[in-house]
Amino acid sequence: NTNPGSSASSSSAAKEGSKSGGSSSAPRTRKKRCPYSKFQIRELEREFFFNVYINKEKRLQLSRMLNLTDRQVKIWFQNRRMKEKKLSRDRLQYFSGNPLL
Amino acid sequence: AVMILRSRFLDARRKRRNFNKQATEILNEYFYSHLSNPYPSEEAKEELAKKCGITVSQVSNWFGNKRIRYKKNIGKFQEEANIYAAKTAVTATN
DNA sequence: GTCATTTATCATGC
DNA sequence: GCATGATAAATGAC
Repeated sequence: NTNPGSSASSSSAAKEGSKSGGSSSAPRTRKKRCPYSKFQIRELEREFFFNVYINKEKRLQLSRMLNLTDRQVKIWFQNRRMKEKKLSRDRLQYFSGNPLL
Repeated sequence: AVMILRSRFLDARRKRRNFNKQATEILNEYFYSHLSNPYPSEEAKEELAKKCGITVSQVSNWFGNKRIRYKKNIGKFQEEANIYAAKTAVTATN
């Protein structure tokens, strides 16, 4: 992997969009999935513990600290909420039909 | 006791176990008979899950993996595709 | 915002 | 050693 988080100066990836010049119809390559580091996950989880929904202010702060874009942080929280919901469903199904409890 | 069960559940989450042959048969049969649009509806997923003895999430995982791995290397699945194509053809004649 | 999905990665089975 | 199921980033429909 090699972290996205190491060098701060790095030309952080993509400002995706903007195809200024009309011409080339490059479908805009999908950003390659890059797993986040342990440190990044810890900080994201820490904030998620306090607020399942993050506000714009903390989002910008967190994105700077972790060298992620605010879009990445926003999407991480979205995915994390979906994960939490799935965990709840699985737990319910797992413990239902269990003589214990 | 609750904690033990909880931790065991969390740990077992990613412990992979292959599906039995019959379940794989059912899933493949659906996949290759809907090859032009291999996206089962929520109701179809529930029915497949019941018939296979797995969860709806597992059905979704299976189709997600199957779609991309099929697309990524159609040649590798050609033989398998022919098998299930013949199978569905037989059932159609009955 | 949710949510199904695509894609790559992870972890295990064999 | 890959096949296979589950999970983690990233996209898009709505």
